[in-house]
Amino acid sequence: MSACDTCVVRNRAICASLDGDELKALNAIGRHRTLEPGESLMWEGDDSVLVANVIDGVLKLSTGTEDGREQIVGVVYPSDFIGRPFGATTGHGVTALTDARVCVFSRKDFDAFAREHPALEHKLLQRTLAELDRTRRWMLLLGRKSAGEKVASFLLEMSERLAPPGCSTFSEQTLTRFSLPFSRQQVADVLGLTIETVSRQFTRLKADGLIDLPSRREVVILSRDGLAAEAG
Amino acid sequence: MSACDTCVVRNRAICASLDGDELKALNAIGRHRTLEPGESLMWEGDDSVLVANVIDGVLKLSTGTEDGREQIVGVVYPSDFIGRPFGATTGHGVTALTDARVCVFSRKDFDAFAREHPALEHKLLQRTLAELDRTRRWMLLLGRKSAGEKVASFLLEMSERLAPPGCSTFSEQTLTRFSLPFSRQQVADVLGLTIETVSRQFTRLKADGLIDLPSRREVVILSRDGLAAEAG
DNA sequence: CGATGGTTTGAGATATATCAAACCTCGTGG
DNA sequence: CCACGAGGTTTGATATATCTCAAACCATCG
Repeated sequence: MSACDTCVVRNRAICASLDGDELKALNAIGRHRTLEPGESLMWEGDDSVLVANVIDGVLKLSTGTEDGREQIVGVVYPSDFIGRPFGATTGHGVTALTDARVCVFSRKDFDAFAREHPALEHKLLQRTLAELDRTRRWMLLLGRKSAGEKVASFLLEMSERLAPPGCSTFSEQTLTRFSLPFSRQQVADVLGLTIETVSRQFTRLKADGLIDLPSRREVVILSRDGLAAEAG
Repeated sequence: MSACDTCVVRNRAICASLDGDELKALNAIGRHRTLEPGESLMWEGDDSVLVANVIDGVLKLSTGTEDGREQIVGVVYPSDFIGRPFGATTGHGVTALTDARVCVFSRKDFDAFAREHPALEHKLLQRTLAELDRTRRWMLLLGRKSAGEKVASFLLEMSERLAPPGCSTFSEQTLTRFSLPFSRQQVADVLGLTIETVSRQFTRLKADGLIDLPSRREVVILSRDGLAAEAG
């Protein structure tokens, strides 16, 4: 019995496109790895040697400038795919925000396997297209939204993305209370702001009664409509 | 003889993955369309009914907020792919910046065709992955760079992307003189700035001797190194 | 308890936006 | 041919959102 049989993301990750034998073959070229918060799986500019599936935890994808400015360009959750198949280098670092478990493959092995399994490539294509859509929507936020709009948008997105995988395909799950996997600085790096500006917006939204902040990482959404209005 | 046989982007677009018969089949479900500057092929939020290949010209992909702020989230050139296959809606509008020719397919027809031709899907996957990389790099610019850095980065990118397709696979072609397919307002919409700020940065770069501006749309790069330094 | 790292709050500086006017360029029609 | 108008662009003066620098604050952990 292969490790995949007990995998919790088995039916949501790109592996869902494979049957029993194929899964066994994929399992043979992959291995598990755990990461602690702050630990990196790859760095910006690295040769693309690894790809992976997220089993559990939240990881950030980030790039930076020479002089140390950082921008988080993506956030991945369980069942998401990591890394750059069919490419020479990695455009961004990948770092765990929480304790995380991933299923790692040599990029070359994965490439070869994928080329022989069109259904897998199709799943990967779907995922990549969806990620591109999401990324482009984020560009509107980065380029054109005010600090207040950015933070409100961010909290709404979090309440959706952190929701446990919906049983129903339709009803979009959203959370009213959740624990941020980001420090204030990391929120700033997602939104293209400074930590101070993020902090001020949090306290303003709290003062306005739209959210509550029981602890540093905890967020309670008191008025989803109000937040949506702030999100622009 | 199908129209594809004489297509100038035949060997660079995703069609390059197809043999003669396949190409004929694809040709049967596609049709040509020309667009004038400012004309749109699809709008943000539309049902995803079309996909297309760019044959000639430059088009922008853009989203906006309720209150009219706009962000250009991508720019496509000859041989690039347009639209959202395998998805219900279009996340952004597509509008011609120059006179343009595109090869249009019904999304459903294309989806069906693609699913039967893994090599085509593979090409599409490669393209989508590359576009995602590029988009993420742009996020660093939007979130963390100053106006001066943004404009310098933009001009360097233009000098690469507007270069005619390199004969050699290696030597990265770049142009020293080119004509921008963007108005000042559109440059602002790419960079997340106002038109006035863009204009001021152009004149500053000119005053600093890094570029020359023979006419409104024309740009000459006098010091690529200097620009690269400004780009951060 | 006191040290430490992250967070909040405050006061001031500054890059960019905003508002407004002048300036080109180019096509049109008198 | 020139005057005119219209769009786009540049330049100027001012406002303001966000950044920067600095201090106070607060949980957590030894």
